[in-house]
Amino acid sequence: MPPSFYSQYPKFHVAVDCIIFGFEKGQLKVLLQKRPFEPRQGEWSLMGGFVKRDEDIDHAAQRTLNQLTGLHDIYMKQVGAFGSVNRDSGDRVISIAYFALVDIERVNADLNHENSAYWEEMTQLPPLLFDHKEMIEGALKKLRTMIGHQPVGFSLLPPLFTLTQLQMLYEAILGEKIDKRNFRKRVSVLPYIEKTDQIDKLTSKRGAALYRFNDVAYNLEPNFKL
Amino acid sequence: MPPSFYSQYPKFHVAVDCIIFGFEKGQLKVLLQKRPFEPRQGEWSLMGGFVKRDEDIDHAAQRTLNQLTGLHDIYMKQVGAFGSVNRDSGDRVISIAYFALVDIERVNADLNHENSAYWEEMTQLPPLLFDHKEMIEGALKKLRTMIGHQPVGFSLLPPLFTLTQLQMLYEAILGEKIDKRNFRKRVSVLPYIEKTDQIDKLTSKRGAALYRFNDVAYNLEPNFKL
DNA sequence: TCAAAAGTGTTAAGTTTACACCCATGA
DNA sequence: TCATGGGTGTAAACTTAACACTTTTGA
Repeated sequence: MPPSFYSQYPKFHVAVDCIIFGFEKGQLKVLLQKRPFEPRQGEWSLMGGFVKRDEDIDHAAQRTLNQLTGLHDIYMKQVGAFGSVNRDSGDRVISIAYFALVDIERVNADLNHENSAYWEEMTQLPPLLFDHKEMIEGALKKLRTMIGHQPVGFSLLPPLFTLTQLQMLYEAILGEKIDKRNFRKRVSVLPYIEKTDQIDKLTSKRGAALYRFNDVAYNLEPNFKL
Repeated sequence: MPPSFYSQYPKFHVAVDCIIFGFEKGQLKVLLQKRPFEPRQGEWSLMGGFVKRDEDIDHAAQRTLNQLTGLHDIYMKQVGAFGSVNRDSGDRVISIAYFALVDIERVNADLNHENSAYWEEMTQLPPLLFDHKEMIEGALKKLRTMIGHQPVGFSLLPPLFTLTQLQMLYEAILGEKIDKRNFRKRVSVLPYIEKTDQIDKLTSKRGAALYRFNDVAYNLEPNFKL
């Protein structure tokens, strides 16, 4: 390709940063890393990575998520581009933030340790590098909106879960208490949340029915309203 | 600054593309440009511009909007980053899309002409360059969501407007008919949509009351629910 | 036997929808 | 005088919110 019209314009480092959400013990959590290089090595940050020369930015996000968790083909949603001139004190870097919802039990804990990454509760985040706090806030806001329209929360749960777990998940994401009876009434109407005949005995003496998300049933739903 | 750790990573051209929405004669419109340079000169496209070396990306969006419309300090919302490897046939360019809502009457028509830019109806868009169609779809989706939560539509109208205009605007954005009486009932409850004592005689013989959006009253609203 | 979590219905209030006719005016 | 767009109310259906007690069982 001949030197193009474009070449008179500057170029920039472009990175992705991943907000990886998990859910454990009734708490919404984010996977944070002790930054492994200078500048500001050792500070709490999101896992990030530079976009490669011939790589789609969405792929860069998947690759970065995979490096830290071992997970493949996880749904990631773009939060947006962060491009203030001085956002990164190392050099100018334009960064695209993405968030992912993962089942903590499926994350490779060895990879986490190798990368000095730890699950931190959303309600008590440490001070974070650069604009990473804003990125997390942006991601949470998107997640709240999404969960009001689509059943995305199930990615944060194991395949079988109790209604109490599900309710705690919604409470953690939305940041507010929900009435137990009203919550269960709403769930009971949804054809894609199925009761199994299995019982969870870990969290109560009585035991709680385990449910499963049936995505086939979900996709059969009409996507318009009468 | 010494050559940093970052410098081993590639750099990219980064651009912004602006989806500029307007509203005229009951139609939602976008300002499109005949592309003024190669490759693919002359094709319909969004107005774009490269980010400058020491410029925030949000500023690049404002600057690009201003070049084409003469408008300053318009609220712009980021749609997202578009970064597929081959999205631009000229060279690799990562582009951040932004949308703006403007009052067509306030746009500098001379600047439009100088830049070969024209208002096109959203319902009959021509074929567009690269991924610009996706950008517009993303912007429309964001706009629909926003308008369900905040009174953003007023930026598309002149300072004084009739209820019929307002209703047509909502119908154009949402893509569906709204019942006139129900619409007016909802509007009549809102303290920040004020009836003036002026009458518009342009669109009907009888004349229609002109209303105004009072943003002071809007900002007095509590931002939580009881 | 008792502490801890699971499970279960009803009613009132509020919101949304559907629907049709008269009004004022300029051409 | 009539064609055009402006303006108005009510009832039924549906949705949401508030609320408290009984069940099961392991320690």
